[in-house]
Amino acid sequence: MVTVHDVARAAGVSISTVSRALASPERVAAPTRERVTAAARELGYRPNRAASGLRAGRTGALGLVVPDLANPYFAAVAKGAQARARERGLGLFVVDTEEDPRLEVESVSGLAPQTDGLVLCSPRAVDRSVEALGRRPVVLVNHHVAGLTSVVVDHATGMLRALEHLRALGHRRVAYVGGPERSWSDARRREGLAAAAERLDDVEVVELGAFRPQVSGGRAAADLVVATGATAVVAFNDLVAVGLVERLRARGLDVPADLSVVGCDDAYVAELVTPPLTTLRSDLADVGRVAVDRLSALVGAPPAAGGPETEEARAVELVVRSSTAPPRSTGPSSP
Amino acid sequence: MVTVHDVARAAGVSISTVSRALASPERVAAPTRERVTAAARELGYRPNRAASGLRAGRTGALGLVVPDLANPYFAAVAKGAQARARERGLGLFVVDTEEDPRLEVESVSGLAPQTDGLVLCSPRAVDRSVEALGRRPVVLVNHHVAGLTSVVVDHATGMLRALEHLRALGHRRVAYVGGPERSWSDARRREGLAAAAERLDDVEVVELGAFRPQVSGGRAAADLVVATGATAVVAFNDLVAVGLVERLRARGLDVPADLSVVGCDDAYVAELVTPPLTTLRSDLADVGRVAVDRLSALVGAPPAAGGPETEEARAVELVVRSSTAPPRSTGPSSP
DNA sequence: GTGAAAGCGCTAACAA
DNA sequence: TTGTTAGCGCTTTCAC
Repeated sequence: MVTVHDVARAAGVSISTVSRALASPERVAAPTRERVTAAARELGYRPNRAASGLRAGRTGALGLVVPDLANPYFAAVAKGAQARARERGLGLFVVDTEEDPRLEVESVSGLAPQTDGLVLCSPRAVDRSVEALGRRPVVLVNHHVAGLTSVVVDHATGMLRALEHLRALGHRRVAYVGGPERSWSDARRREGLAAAAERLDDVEVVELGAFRPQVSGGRAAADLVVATGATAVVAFNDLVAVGLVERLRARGLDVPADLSVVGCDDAYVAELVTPPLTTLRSDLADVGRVAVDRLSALVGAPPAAGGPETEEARAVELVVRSSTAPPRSTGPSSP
Repeated sequence: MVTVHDVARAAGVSISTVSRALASPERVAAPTRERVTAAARELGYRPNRAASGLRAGRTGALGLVVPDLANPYFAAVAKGAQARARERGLGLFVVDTEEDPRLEVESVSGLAPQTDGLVLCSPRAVDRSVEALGRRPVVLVNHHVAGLTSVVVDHATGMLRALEHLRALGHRRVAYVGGPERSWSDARRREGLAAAAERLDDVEVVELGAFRPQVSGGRAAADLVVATGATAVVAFNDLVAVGLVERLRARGLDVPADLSVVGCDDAYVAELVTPPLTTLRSDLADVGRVAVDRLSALVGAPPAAGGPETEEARAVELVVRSSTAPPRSTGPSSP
């Protein structure tokens, strides 16, 4: 391994000059700087982050904690977070907690000392995790805790867009198939739905839930949806929507003729299934990037400095495909 | 942050005793050990890996380099790798190279000094990446370079299983829709197919390719497949299979009645699309786990010690769903 | 503008 | 069995 000493010797300077030339070039005379950078390049010098961090009190690495990497939702967030971390010259430890709150807490406490800060994505045990962090900066994704920075998707507006769309098609009674009991996103969606229903006062929303955020959850919910008499349904995510469609068809109902279905997330399954799903797209990679940006800011200016606990809601876009249509009996212009 | 000094003070011993009590408990008297562990637990002591690594010459972290984290294939590998790394008490840096060879090389050279070794998954620029590694241990996934340890999926046997299945259904002419030009897996599949065709000598294989490993690649390949006169087709992966089905249907052909389709990987889309795909399942999480195991072994016993460059082919399983059936004209028992 | 030297948290000789 | 001490590679005062 090439060290500062090797570079220093090659450039004929001291190790402190090497360090300075590389870290704060303006504090070193131009010709010296040249020699140092040339020597570093030639030798293929790569600063050892562990060592520099040890001294500087920073590790040069961030941590990302997600419940399930195999879930395309979190994979997308991870991808964005990773890209931004790389751009910023930071390493990113990725941890998968397997949806297990205990593993989450354990991971956080193990990761915290090796990093400058963590991004907790859809945490399943926020309180204990935050406690395990010690005083390390943290950014929450799709969750919110007073006093902490968070990056969230604007679920409320998403629900409004979905309802507007369904209303324009002529739907007046819409079911919502909710996600896991303790999901923060689910709670936001329900709020958004209630607010939207109030605003669009001729639309009625029937809330169902809690269902597993999987295809199986959608299958389980389908019959309840039919029983509500709704002509359209909004699902917690695209997988649930797929499960709904599956079971509805098995009962001989057609999507969208008998029932319109709206998914959430625009996971890539959404356009592969039959019919392709109308869904609410959120830019998850962007969420990951923004989370890392916020975290970097916190790391730069320590949290004790009291950064404003920004809550930044990321935009959601309605993507219309073939799973939504006017209800059988009523067209948009024939009330 | 709690350091060895804090623990030492609390336990009334020296810092080296703390270090020893935690690292090699058998070298410390029982009562002392008790006091130390108790103090450590009470204070919430977490060893600083950067520091210990600095001294020991190891970082306690591994790196995983994948072309695209959002691809469920690599996400699954990453999940498995992460799980095993955690079990082994190692951190895992995850890097997404965005399918860009230059980014890959750059990532490897940046990551190598911060880690004890790397897993390179489906590398797009093996040679330069391996060079960038310096002397750091490496494990290749789905690739092979003489002298290096690799973990690969047994594509050849997979192809044999697929062909046996199709042959049993009565198919005699099978097309293969290949993946990217420089894909190592694609080359193995073609070899496997050729060997299987030789063995099952009444089955003929028509190779097509290179196509993008996406839905679009399948769409692009469909018309060529039809032109070959094959009654069944094996696709590079499930996404390609989905694209094939899409385009075939658009042309008025039925799957599986007119053409049977076999995918690869058993990505979770496979069972969501219509018809659900017959596919070759490989346990990607297992691949990730095994890769980390192999890498840990290399890190423990340095590569210079000349570990045997194991090539471990992971089993593939045929999963039969509805996209394969006997050809229209010929049943299995009516030759 | 540059160098010498101290020390980040930890481990591993070496002493005691 | 335990403590003392010398660094790992780097940054950062503090002199010069």
